Amino acid sequence: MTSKRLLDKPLAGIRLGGAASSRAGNSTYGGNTAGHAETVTAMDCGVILACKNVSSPGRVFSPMLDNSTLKECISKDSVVNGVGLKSGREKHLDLKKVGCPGNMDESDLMGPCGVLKNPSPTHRLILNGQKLDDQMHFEPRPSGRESGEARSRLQPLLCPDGSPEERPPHASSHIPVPRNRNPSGHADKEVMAATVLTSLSTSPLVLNPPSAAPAAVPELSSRGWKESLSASYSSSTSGNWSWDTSDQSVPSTPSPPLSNPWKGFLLFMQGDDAIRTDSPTSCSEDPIPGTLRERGRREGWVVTEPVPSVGALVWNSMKVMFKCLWKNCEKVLSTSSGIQRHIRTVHLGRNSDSDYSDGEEDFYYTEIEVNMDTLSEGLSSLTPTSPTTAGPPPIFPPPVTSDLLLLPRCDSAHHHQAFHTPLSQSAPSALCHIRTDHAYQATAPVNIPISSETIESENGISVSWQSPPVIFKGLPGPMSHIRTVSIGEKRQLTAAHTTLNNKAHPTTPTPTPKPASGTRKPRGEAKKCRKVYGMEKRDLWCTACRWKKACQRFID
DNA sequence: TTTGCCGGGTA
DNA sequence: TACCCGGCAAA
Repeated sequence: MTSKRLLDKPLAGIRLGGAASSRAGNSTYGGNTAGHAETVTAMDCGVILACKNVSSPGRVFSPMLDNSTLKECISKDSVVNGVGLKSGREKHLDLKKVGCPGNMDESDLMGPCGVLKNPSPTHRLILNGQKLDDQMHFEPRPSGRESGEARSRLQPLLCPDGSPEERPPHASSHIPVPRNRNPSGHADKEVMAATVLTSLSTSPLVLNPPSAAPAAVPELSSRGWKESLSASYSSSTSGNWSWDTSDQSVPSTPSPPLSNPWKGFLLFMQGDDAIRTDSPTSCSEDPIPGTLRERGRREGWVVTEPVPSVGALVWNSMKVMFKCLWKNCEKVLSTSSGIQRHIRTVHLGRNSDSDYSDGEEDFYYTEIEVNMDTLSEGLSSLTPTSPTTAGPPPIFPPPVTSDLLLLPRCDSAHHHQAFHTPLSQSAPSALCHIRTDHAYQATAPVNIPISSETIESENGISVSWQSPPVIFKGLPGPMSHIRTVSIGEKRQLTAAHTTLNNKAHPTTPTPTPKPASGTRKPRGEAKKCRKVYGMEKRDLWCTACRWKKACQRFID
């Protein structure tokens, strides 16, 4: 595993999941229909998932896509990559399926470490100077969730003459990546991982996280941020999100470069062929590691700059430049060696004369394309919620920066929060064993100081615990009866009491979870005092039993 | 029919 | 507040 792959993985999972959920929220797409004019090409470290959609017959796979086409492409691709609203791992599996034509096994799609690399749906692949127009890969997918509208809209795109059979479903080609890539050795992986960690800890991004969105942040990005986060949330709540420790490290793996390649690039494009851009910088990511690009160049293909899956900007440019992503630098050079040398000498403080490169420079520059003709805002109609999202959407923190749209890894805490919230809510909130004799006499609200509710700190770390059984004696108060409650009731009671006790939220009348009037507490299985002691030993009964109240000695 | 216990009354 | 009991509903 290379560190670049580490960087790639989170993007894949988050973006894909988010996109999928977003699309699912519209209930428009659930999968692909066989024969869609859509291409998903995946490859090993090439990490390329290229998609193409054509919005009109006769323009099959035109490399110059208009806005609608771009949107179509993005939206469809999002579905493709996020098939099934599944957990991150499942999504990876789906990705593998999607990205693996018949002659490509998973090892081609997955890196040596099994990490799906950078399946950015918007990466465009240029193979030997030729775009993927003729390398389309049709992946038939269940069309159950696809609306007829979408099908009807897309069908003509497949075959303008209406004969979809002319294109075999798998008539795609994949990027001819050598099957037997020489993966980095294990030691090398560790070294690279350490490099990543080091760069993370020392990255200006980490040291100087963006605190506010620049004023010039386009609305597009802002909206995209919301959608992205919502999408991420939807993914996390779609039912099977598995977020173990290893996964947790994924989205929080920022890339060292600090500048925002998109903003920088936009400014760059707006400028007069300026090589250097001066856009404000913020956290960013480089889903396409430099070494990957290098290999791509060596092997004849080019990975273009990734485009955000949501609110994406897409361009069709061929000119590849290399932009330094070091904070406040953004130097743009035309050659990778030049940019690497620049990084090595200027930022890394290494000997410029030495050609030795440990590859670390790759992290600090990205590839950009110029001569872009089209900028398009994509996925503006995405619905950020997933139909599978059962609970209310989480309250996302205010957008610190619109770059969050592009940089899920930059704000792992937020993601953690988003991911943990539903889980925390679903956790048993109270296992306190409230045992009380004469509890019917207790009239105070049960205000258990040890709340077993999941506490979520500001940094997104969720802490939950279960309080030990306690003997609780009620206090005098307005409430008439205290009785043992089930776990669910305890939880609700806790919430209700919290509401009552929380002066700051007086207006949220949480429905008191007390059973509806008329519904009795189910009779417990345990024997009560009457059964145990019998009528002849009534003096041994608990007071409640003696008073024909709910037994407090043999609580269910 | 027995049992559990809610709701209400009384001292 | 302690005690008592009618009555309902589940077992």
